[in-house]
Amino acid sequence: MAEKKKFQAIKGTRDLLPPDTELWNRVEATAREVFSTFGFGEIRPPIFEPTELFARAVGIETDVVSKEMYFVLGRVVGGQGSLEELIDAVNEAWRKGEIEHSSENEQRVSKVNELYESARKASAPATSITGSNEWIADLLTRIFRIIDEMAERASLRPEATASVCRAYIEHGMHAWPQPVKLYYMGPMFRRERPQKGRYRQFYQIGAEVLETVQPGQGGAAPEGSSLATRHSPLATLLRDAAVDAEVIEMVMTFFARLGLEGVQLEINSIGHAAENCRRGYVQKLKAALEQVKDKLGPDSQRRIETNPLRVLDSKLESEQAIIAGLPKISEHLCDECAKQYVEVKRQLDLRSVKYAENWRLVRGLDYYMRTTFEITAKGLGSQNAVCGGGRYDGLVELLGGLPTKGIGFAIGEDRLILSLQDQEQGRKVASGEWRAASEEKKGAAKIPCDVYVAWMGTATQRAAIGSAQRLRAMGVRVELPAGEQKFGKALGHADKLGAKYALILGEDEVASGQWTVKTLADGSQAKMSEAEFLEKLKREIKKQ
RNA sequence: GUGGGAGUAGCUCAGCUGGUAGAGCGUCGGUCUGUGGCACCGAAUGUCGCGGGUUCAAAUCCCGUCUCCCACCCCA
Repeated sequence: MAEKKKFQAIKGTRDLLPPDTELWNRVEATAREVFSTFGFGEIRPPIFEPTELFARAVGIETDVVSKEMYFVLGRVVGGQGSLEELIDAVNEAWRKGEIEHSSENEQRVSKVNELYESARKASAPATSITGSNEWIADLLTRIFRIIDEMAERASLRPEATASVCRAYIEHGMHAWPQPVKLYYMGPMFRRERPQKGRYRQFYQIGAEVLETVQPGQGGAAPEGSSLATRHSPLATLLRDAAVDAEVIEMVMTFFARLGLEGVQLEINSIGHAAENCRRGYVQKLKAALEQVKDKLGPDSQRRIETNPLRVLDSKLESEQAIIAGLPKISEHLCDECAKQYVEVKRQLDLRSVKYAENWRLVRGLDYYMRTTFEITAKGLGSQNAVCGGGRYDGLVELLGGLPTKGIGFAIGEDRLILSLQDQEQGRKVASGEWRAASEEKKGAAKIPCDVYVAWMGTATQRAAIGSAQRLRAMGVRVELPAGEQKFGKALGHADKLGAKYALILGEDEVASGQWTVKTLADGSQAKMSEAEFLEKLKREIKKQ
């Protein structure tokens, strides 16, 4: 008597089933259509990459990297919560032999433990590694590096921009016609607490525009200075604004094509990392925050140190008045960034893209600069952002490539689907179809079917198979029952599957060469030859 | 990691103040051996999330635990 173990999907993961998957496919097909009209090509990067790639690109101190990564160590290990948990996971993987037992790995495992011990002895808050602290960041980097050396050297991707940049460098895309425009879609992984519109395996549809600053173009690059901290000539900067606007226009076109309602675009500029721009502003902001520190909640108080910009998008009611009085980044942008921002807005106007400015919009990942944007939709609960994006000049360079400008976005596909479904349901309720919709579940066909071949008599099976083959060759969705059934039962089955037509094939039909075609919706039926039926279906397909 | 809510049939749920399970829908079969939807009849599926406690008796009361959902955090 073996005990039956009930398996269930891992927390935060889920099965997408028919008929929902039809909507997913529609969304993805629409993305491909729209993006290709904007000159984008699809890239499919791997779903796991060296941990260090994400650490470098996304930022070692961001939650996404320091708390939410899934490490691949022969098995997948989540990083949520604490350094301690990660170390435990490594030790367990070692104990179970999931990390290959070589002497090198043995040394690595003990080194990781040693690093961790030294951190604890330094009485650091080792259980909370939110990385406000430089040496903890450094420690994490070193541990990630060692973990990467063992086993699979990888983490499941928490986002894809880093991968796209890596691929850009690896395949020498700087030598492709510039700029290089790529889109992707697929699953991402973050070990967060799931809730509505947020899953541990979630899907993103994203696009990136990358353009390497060619030697001789964009002015002389100051030695050792990255694009993140220096400016191109104003003319190129303004041209970048047009690229930003077009990318945003593309997302909005995509949403419009899907018929997504209640879409709101918010934009902002967060300047670039220089003293006379964002860096200076952050100093001022920090100072201002220190003044009102005691009026802020614990989360915001913590962020004054870790990431002052994030205080701006706090949702706490009690903090709203205080935030409204804080210095605004728009008033502290350098001249070039300010001009670029004005141009982005002008370019959006040229494209009739409606937007709202939100000076409190800051992006969570380290690589963003200047233009940032976020799109929200209805029906999503508190996770109402369906798309986020921005400019990230200098990221490719940071990853070891040539000085390259970048702008991109990521759409939360799960959220997009939720919003579309919510909208559809709202429409049905409003139009009184709701009743029908709830009753339609009885017999609601999950998988579409056009023609049901009801055959009877062993001699007719050959004819039935032949018909099914010719129909399928035309792209018609055909259900051919494996065994013969009485026509009553067959038609009942056809009805349950939601077939449009039943093709009734019995001895009479085979003898006469005239098929009986029944239209299930109204019960009408007619005799016709196979050629006539194929012709009829062809016309109907054309109409759609 | 921190809060709040919920776990009873495949799905949606009822089962109040303790007496060892029910409905609707779905699925399958029959009435109906060349014609579906309707109707009627019938069947299968549950260790009532799991473990412990109180009790003659627990789906029901108590404790613990797990899972899911929602929210905080963070992000798409």
